Amino acid sequence: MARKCKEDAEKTRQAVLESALDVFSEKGFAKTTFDEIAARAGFTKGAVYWYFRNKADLVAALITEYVERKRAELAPVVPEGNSLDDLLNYFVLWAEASEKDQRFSRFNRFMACQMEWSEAVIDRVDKARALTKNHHLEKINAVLIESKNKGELHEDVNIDVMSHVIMSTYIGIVFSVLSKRVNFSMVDMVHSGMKALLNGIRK
Amino acid sequence: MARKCKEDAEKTRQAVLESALDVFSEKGFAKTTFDEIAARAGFTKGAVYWYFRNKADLVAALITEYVERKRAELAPVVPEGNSLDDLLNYFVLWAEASEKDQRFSRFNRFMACQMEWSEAVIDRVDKARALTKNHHLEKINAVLIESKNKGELHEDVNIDVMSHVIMSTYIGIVFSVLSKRVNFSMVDMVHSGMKALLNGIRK
DNA sequence: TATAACATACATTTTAGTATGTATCTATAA
DNA sequence: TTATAGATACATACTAAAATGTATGTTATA
Repeated sequence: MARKCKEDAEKTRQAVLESALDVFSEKGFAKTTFDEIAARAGFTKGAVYWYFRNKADLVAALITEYVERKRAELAPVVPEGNSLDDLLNYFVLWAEASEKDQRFSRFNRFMACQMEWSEAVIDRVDKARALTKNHHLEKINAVLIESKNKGELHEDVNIDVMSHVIMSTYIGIVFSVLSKRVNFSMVDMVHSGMKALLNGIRK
Repeated sequence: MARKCKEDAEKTRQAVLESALDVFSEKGFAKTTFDEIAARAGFTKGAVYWYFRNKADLVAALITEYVERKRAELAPVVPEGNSLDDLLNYFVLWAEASEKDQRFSRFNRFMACQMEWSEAVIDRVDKARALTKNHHLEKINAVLIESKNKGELHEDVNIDVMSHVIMSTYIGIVFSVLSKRVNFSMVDMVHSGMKALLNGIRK
């Protein structure tokens, strides 16, 4: 209706984003409509379109905000070292975050199994998404390189392949747990899986 | 237009299924329409509705046909034993199948990242999907139990958790490769990943 | 006074689903 | 053996809902 001061406007944007995540995680990307996002936040479609061009834009914003926020939150706790044990702790921390923070868990579930990665969406979303993915991958890479230099790894381990294998294992576990194919906790799964995987490449 | 003999009718059904997989894997589940599936197969929407009630029904049929066909195809080659090495070979075989058979690869890609697992879809699809998933899981379980009995496993390995971890690793690798987040071959990834994982739980 | 921050109304497209039409096959009976 | 009735395997036409995007209206703020 009327114009608000900048603080209130930012509140509106945040309310829309929260509402968007709720609807996305309940109905999936395709069946989510601007009308419902707006209604749940207490606005109309006009408000959503004022901030976001389309659904892909909303997803990109969600990724940026939620991942960045969580990264900032975890920054003081994340191990700085690059040993194999540090990597184990690193992923356990992210898994714990997903268990403690319901909103972050919803976000992960939506990303993992309630979204179609059509090319149109990928185009818009890829840059935002690269934030997380590359951050995890870079951590893995740093750890593997340091471990290799210290002579801790089996000689036949290809670092590039193994980096993606580790990343894939994490993605697969997140997917399995959040899609409710598995009843064990994410922390248990990540801890057991990563421990076994890292032991397997250790000398 | 007119009625065909039963053989031709079955050909129509197969043509519709193939066409459906093509459109699904190109456009994703949500953006696929009955009109386009029909048109690509050389029919009209009426033909598709004659065989399938809705899109979820089509997906269920795709799962049943494609997975069963591939299982039958692989049956003579799959290792019958239940050692850890047999399990490695088992998954490498399935990965090879995905590399060799483009249609099966499309099917996997569609399942992994071009579909939203909304509850409506899950309801219809779950029984069909259970075929694959449980088959892999049962194989894993059998192997882990036998290995444990032979005393080959670390004592702190929880068999149930580890079964799902192994399954998740496979799912994650398939997802990563088919969504083109990774450039390495699926066989390389599966081989390296499974080898490391299994070595990690070995005594 | 201009514009930011929305609400409202509308136009357009799209698609699922259904209802009906129709030609050919198959079964059955004379 | 043939005629015919019914069912099958689709095509065509239509309805009805839904959702995207836009255009325009409104009000308080800077």
